[in-house]
This record gives sequence, C-alpha cells and structure tokens, in this order.
Amino acid sequence: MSATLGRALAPGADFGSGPPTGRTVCIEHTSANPTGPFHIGRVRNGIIGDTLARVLRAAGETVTTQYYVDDVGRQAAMITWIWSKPVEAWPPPIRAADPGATGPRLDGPRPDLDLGRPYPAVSAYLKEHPEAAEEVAELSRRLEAGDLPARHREFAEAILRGMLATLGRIGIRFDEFVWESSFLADGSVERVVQRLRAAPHATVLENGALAIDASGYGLPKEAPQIVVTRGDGTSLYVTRDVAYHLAKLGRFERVVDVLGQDHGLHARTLEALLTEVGAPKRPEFLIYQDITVPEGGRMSTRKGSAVYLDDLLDEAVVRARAEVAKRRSDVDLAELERIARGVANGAVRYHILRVAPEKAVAFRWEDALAFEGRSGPFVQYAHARAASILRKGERPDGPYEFRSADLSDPSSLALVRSLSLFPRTVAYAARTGHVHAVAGYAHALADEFNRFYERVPVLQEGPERESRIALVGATRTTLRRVLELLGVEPLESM
RNA sequence: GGGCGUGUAGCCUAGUCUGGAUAGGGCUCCGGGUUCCUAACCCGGCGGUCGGGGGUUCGAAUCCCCCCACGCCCGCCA
Repeated sequence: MSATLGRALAPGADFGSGPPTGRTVCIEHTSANPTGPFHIGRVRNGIIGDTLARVLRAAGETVTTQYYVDDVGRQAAMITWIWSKPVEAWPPPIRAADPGATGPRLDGPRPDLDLGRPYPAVSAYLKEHPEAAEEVAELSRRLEAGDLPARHREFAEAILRGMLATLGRIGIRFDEFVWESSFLADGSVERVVQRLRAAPHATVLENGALAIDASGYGLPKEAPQIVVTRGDGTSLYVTRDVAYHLAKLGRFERVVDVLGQDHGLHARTLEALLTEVGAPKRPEFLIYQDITVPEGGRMSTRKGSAVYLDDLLDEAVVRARAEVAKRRSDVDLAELERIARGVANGAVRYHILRVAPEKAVAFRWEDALAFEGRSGPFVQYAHARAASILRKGERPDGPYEFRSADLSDPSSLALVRSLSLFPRTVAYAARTGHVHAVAGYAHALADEFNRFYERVPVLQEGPERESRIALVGATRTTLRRVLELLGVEPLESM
C-alpha cells in the first residue's frame, strides 16, 4: 500500500508512466483523404491512434504522430477538377449538390464543408460520364508527374484545415503532416520502382506494367501479383506507400499504422513489397473494424447514412448542457458551457474507446451520448468528486500524508488495490495496443472510488482524516492521468 | 471460391495471446438508499447452452479440428 500511494502522491512524478525507453516510434493515424468533413466512422481511426500515442508516451516511448495526406490520387484530383471550373460551368447534378456555391471558399470557418460539399455528387457523376472521368484521370496523371495545378495544394490544405478543426474538438492533434506528393517530388518513388524492378520476384506484364509475384507472401490466391507501376509507367498508391514507409522505417525505431479493416490486404501487400526491397524492418499494423449504421453497412456520405463528428459533438453538448443546468445553478453560463463541452467530448471519445478495436460498432445515438454507467462522464464525475473533496479539505494539491493503519477498512483497501493496477494497465496497453483496456481500467477505478466515497466520510474529523485525504489525492491524480491518456478532459467540477 | 476479422443474458461489452475454482461490467426492467464530502452516484434483484459439433486436458469462453452466421477485402482505385 505504501508503495502504491507513495508513487501516486510523489510530487511531480507521473504515476503509471514508465521510464523513458529511448525508443522512437511513429504512429500514423487518420490519414483521411482531404475531401470533406469527418464522419464518425472515419474518426475511430483518429481516436484510437491519438490514444495509442498518449499511452505509448506514458510508457516511455518517444512518439511522433503523422497524418499522411494523399494529395495526388484520384480523390484529390476530383476536388481540384470541380473547383477549377467556374461554378456556372458545373454539370447540373453537381451544381444541385451545392446550389449556393459561387467559387472555392477557402477562408470560411468550415472549408471542409464548403469545398467538400460537391464531392459525393462529383463521385457519382464520374461513374456515368466517362469523358469527365477521363479529365479527372488526366489530372491525376498530371499530379503524379509533379505538375500540380495552381490552386491544387490550396484546396487540399483548406479542406484539411477544416477537418483538423473538428478533430481538435476532441483533442486530436498531429505532430507532422506528410504529403504524398513529396515522395514523387524528391524522387524516392522512382527509386522504389528501380529497386522493385531488380527485386527477386519482379515481373513485367504484357503492357509493360511492373509487378511483383506475390505467391510466396500468402496473399489471396486471386491476387497473385502486386502491380507497382501501370503500363504507362506511373506509380500506384501502394508503391508510393512503400516510399513513405521506407522513410519512416529509416527514421523511427518502431512504426505503427492505424488502419481500418478494409485496408488489411493493403497492409499485407505493403509488407510484401517492403520485403522485396529489402527493408530492414516492417511496420506494425493496428487494425480496427468499421463503425456501421444500425441497419447494417458502413457509413456513407452518398447514401446519407453518415453521422458527422461535428453533429454528434453538437448534439452531445446540447444534452450535456441540459444535464449540467439541471444540477448546477451555481455556475455562470461560461462555466456551464465549459463543463458541457468537456462532458460531451468525454462521452464521445470514451464511447469509441471502450470497445476493442477489432469489434465492429453499430452506431447508435443513445449509446454515443450516454453519460451514465460505463461512460466518460462516469469517470469524469468520480474525478470531480475527488477534486471537490480535496478543495473542501483545503488540500487541492497536497501535501498529502498517510498512515497505512488509517486505511485498513475494506473500501480503502480495495481502492488502493485498484490504484496499484494503473502502471501495469498502461504497460499492457502499450505492449498490445489494446487501448480499450485503459478505458476499462478508468471505469473500474472510478467505480471503486464511488464505492469508497459512499462508505468512507473522508472529511469527517477523526484520526484517519489526513490519511483519507491523501488517498483521495492519490485517486484524483490517477483519475486525472488516466483521463488524460484517454483524451477525456478531467473536469474539476461538473 | 480464397484471405482477414467477429460471434459471450433483451441490448452493449470484458476476459481468449499466457487454460484454473460461483464467466466480470454497463444499459433496460423491478425493489431500496440523500438531516452527511456533488444521487451523472450507491445497494439488492431478474437475466448466460460463452454461435454449433467433435477433440486435447485433472480442468476449456480460452488450445486443436470441422461447420454455421455476420462484416470487410480479393482494381494497372485510394
């Protein structure tokens, strides 16, 4: 007991953190194409990736997060294709999707909405209009040749800016952005192609396309070959991804990619190509399953089944505001708003994190907005209770002193036991990538504290008072730490 | 057809890597709890063929084999 409490209460120490490993690790996550706002399906990637980064940092790793921006593919080409035309010249079906558009609006509060709005219509239109599709294909070829149209990068950056603002609402930020075009510009894609040409299983197809015979890599039988350049010599996405990964593998000791299950085959293809070019090591993949709609199927912007993160967060704030207003007549509007946002964001982040990544999640509003039970607000509430006791005990930040003998009742012992589990939980999550274990631990600790709270009158005058305050101090610190790992705001009151 | 993933009470979920005793939680539902540190809480109750069948083992949700269901992927797209 003394050891656990001592570590949890040590001033300045990060209870639960491991010593620095000296190891550098790159976590690539999210990497959504800049084509429009995030829906909740896409953002599972970011929430898992961001949390993994926090957990690995706590475990002592030196973490760099990267967002890989695809600015040279067909999707990027579609955005530039449509916005390079005067709006009056847009095909009517696309025009109909964004009737208010007058031209590319880059300086609005939501450039991802402004520029991404016509995207689904463009996508649909191209399927039925080969001549337009050919224009986009031609543009795509230009992009890949390094011939970027005047405002191309501007469009991509604007949409990305809007998307990142949304992610920022739930605490997701990136250390670095890596643009796919940079690997074409610096010649590294070309070097990859050269190496693959000389690789053990290289073959040239009838039309001149370069491929790798993948039969030895255990890939599906129907995909015996990995094509790395088209007949016209241009590279494919996976080829450019090899260049990106060689750069990452050369710079970081560990490389982790957070990928949706639909990219599972891509991951194995990438591994095969990295082996072919003689890469010294390989990336680790953290694969998560989709968030589906209750009726089944993935979220789709075009089908109208997508739930946007911003809308979810807005609704969460509305509901949280009502909850806070119900019980806090003592706070002003600004404070009420601050608490509501913290609760709302905590609920949404926790809802995604509570489930193992390999489980598919059927999105339901009432689940995502739950503030009770196994939820973010449940843990936040326990933290707020602890903080409140410490304020009233006039020991918000210590110093804390305890005698083990004062904490020999079952509730205190159980709480200490729960606290002692924190370091190994962090270590486990870091080792396995099972960040949901941290969410589970957070709930278990909050649960144990709530029981303690119910049974032990901490501030009651008596010989145990100081020790009990110390135990609450240790719990508050640990709850704060675990909430930070989850990216959920540790509210001082709610 | 092949590959990958998932299947645990009405619903959601932990545990499966590393086999161990009555399979933990949450939601819903029912019944309690507030002169006392925030009731977004606590206590009790209802509810389980751990997808099915074989096998290994003293012992299987967990390991092996077969099958079933669901999801995703199997482009010179990304």
